Amino acid sequence: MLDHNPVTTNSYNPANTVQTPTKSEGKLLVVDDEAALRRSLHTTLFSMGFDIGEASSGEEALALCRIVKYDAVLLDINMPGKGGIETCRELRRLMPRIAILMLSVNDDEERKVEALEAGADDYVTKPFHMRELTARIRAALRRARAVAEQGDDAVAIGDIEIYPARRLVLKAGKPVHLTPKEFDLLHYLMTHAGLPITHARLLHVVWGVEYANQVEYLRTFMRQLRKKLEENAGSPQYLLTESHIGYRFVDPASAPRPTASPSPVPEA
Amino acid sequence: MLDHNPVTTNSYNPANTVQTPTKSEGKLLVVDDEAALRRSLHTTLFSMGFDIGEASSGEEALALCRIVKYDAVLLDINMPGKGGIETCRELRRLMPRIAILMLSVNDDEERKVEALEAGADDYVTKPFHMRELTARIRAALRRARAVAEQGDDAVAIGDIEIYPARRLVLKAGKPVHLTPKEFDLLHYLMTHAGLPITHARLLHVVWGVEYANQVEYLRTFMRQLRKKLEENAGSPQYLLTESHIGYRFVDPASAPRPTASPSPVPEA
DNA sequence: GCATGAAATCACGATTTCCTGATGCTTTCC
DNA sequence: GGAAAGCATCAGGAAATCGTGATTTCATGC
Repeated sequence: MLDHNPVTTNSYNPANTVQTPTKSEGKLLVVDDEAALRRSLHTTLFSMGFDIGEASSGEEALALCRIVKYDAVLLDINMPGKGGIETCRELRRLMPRIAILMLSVNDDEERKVEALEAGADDYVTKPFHMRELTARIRAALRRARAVAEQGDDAVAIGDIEIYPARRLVLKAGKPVHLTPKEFDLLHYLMTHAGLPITHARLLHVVWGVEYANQVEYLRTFMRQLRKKLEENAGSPQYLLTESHIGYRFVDPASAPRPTASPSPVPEA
Repeated sequence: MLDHNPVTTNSYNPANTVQTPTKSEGKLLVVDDEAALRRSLHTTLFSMGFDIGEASSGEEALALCRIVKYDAVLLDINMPGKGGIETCRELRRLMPRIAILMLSVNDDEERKVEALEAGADDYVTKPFHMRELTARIRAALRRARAVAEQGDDAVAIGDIEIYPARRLVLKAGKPVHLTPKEFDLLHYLMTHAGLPITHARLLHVVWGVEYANQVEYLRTFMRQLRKKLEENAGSPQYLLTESHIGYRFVDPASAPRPTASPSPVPEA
């Protein structure tokens, strides 16, 4: 967004702001004893497409995290009661995968290290710019997801499921046999669903650096994948080609079809 | 606590031009050999919430900039001694991040290009409207900050959104298909919204250095972009052409069309 | 050696993207 | 008023990329 306002209690330029489309960017829990700051972060981050929860203390945060599955936690480092560091430590033990970002005032270098040791993923110094914060949040979420992928988490998009650990792929619930290269290709595309992946990158990932311009391999293998996974290989729903760029795996449900999706609208 | 920020991008306040001086919009240096114009700019911009410094020559400006950390410099292009262009060049070398706006008289088309190539972010033609000037200043400041925070993130202006990572562009919420060159062109223009970009720069960025004078490519592609993104390609709202210079992507909400605007100002 | 499945090639028509050149409008300058 | 320069518009063709089907190479286990 073009809006670089620092966090303030007021919101930002309405004219320039467009609500991120339908799907949430992720579930965030804002933990701070100061209600004003919580509120402010809440509205701003919400308007940027995150789902937001609030907690006013470490204890409350931990309790909430046992119930709701958050993707990331913004944790004030300096709170009465169970402090940020200790909360962070316990949270990390509780939820090994969650992204934790600590918030603190500027001149507190030592606790920064402490926080990171306690399992925080990143550290943001107040005062901060909204843009920086969201960038950090996104980066942390991305990393968390990358970890999840690298582990062998299953991904399911539309009626296609992939189970990396077992090298298993299901289409409409029924297993589909894929050769190793086919599998790697699909896996990479699905774990980066929605993003266009360049030819070079796919070749690099699946075949190795030295194959970076064997685009014809991709053609052959994409064709195979489409035959095996698409209803109609001629007009693919999942495995789209990005002309002159590469390929992209999309979720036909969330993909912006030309027709309409609920509410991508500027907010007031 | 959240508001130690040196500068705030102004929140949305179209009508209200006067602001309480508590929080500065940014520190500006006005450089012109004409004292009357300096004075006039000083009072007007100050009343709009900017902190103002003055210099009467290029040499003085450079000296001042070594001491005070300005956010932007308004630089008269035509000054005795070290001229505006040369001052701009040195200033840019000295302070790579600062926003530089050149002031020039109308009939000096060539030097505008020269100025932009020398590192200016924008130029304003005397006599100018105050509203236009502040809009330009804000655009340049916004852009400078965006660079500082180095976001490769989504940008939304008016009802056009661009998501670089996904190579996705939405117009009024609906996806628009762009070819690679079209996309790159739009992306550069939008990430420099409000600022004029020279033909040479656009060609350089999208096609490569060796294409720096194929202005006709730009015509073709700007046309395509307008067809795809403007309500009425004949009288574009976003993708404006800067005759003799290049193109500029503007936010129709924040940039009044040149046609009519209130408050004419100093100097004739 | 042979059958098998995977991977790598090749060729060609179809499609998409990109470039080119012609034409006419507008502004500017003589 | 007329020439010149800059720009928008349009159509069409060159060039790059894609999908497709068929073929060849390679490794493996029988």
